[in-house]
Amino acid sequence: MLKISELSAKTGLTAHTLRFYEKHGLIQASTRSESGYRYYNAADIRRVEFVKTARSIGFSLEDINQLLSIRVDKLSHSCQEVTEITRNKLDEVNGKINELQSMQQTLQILLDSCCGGPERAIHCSIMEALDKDLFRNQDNESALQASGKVK
Amino acid sequence: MLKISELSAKTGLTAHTLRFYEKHGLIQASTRSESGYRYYNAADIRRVEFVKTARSIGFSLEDINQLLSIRVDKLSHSCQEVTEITRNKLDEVNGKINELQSMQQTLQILLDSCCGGPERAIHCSIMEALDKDLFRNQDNESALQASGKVK
DNA sequence: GTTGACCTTAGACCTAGCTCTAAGGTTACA
DNA sequence: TGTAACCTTAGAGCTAGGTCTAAGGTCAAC
Repeated sequence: MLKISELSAKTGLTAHTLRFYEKHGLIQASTRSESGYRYYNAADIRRVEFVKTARSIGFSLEDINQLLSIRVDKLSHSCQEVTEITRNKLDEVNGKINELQSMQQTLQILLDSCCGGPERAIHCSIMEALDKDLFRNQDNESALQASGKVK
Repeated sequence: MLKISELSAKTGLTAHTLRFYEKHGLIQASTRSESGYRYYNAADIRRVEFVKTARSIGFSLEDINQLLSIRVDKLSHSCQEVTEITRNKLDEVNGKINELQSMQQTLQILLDSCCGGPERAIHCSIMEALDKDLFRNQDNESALQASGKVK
């Protein structure tokens, strides 16, 4: 049985975070001392590790709550349910990647268009691009190319 | 000269957002009526459009504040400064993409490992993977492969 | 002159996931 | 017995970028 600081040392999660997870229904200390101290048994610890692992993969606390309710009663739940949570998360991640890759492309085009030197910014092509609102639609690349700023 | 609701209609930003940007020093209505109503002239509007464009690329409000201070006095600033802001943003975006791609890979491996069917989750390989803490290190793929759950 | 649409401000609220503080009780050790 | 290190709770604070509300003032049309 571990006290909260010991569990903290073992998992790398702070005591604050462990209490926070408890408040949100993710974990629990199955035993409390008379004075109210939390004591975590082996099963409690495994549950905390599960949460930590799921968190490190990127699952939200809400996702993890769902996964945990499957975990405690696997007979009543199917692989389908588990993969659905996982697929939703993957879709979300893919969506974010797409957004970021769009930003990435735009930023790269901007960088390629600018000399980046000590010249005064009076004709800086990045500033011009931002000013000319070349990004009104999704067709950033062709708009920038049309502006003659890309080699 | 546009009133705030007109500028809102023109830009697609809400009046709330325009006031919020003003509070954060990004924009301004250069004229106020006696009763305090904001009136935006052509230069004000261009500045708002600049902010909107930069925002749509993913620049933070703080980034935009820096870009704006260059914009109002281009003679005192260099292309180097502009590209530095842009490159920092690109680095940040690349970092996020890397993180997300790591999640993406892990999630994909999990999905590939599970039947995803109506079977009871009692031997669900996703649940097992989360329980076995196969993600302690960055070497997710080989750990999962070693677990025999990947074809 | 009254209605309704618009405008003003300060400030609260929202998300998500912590992170920290205050005020006080417990425990272990010297 | 003292003290330092631990523990408890409730609740505030943080980030970033809005989003909304309340309470009240203004304006144009009928």
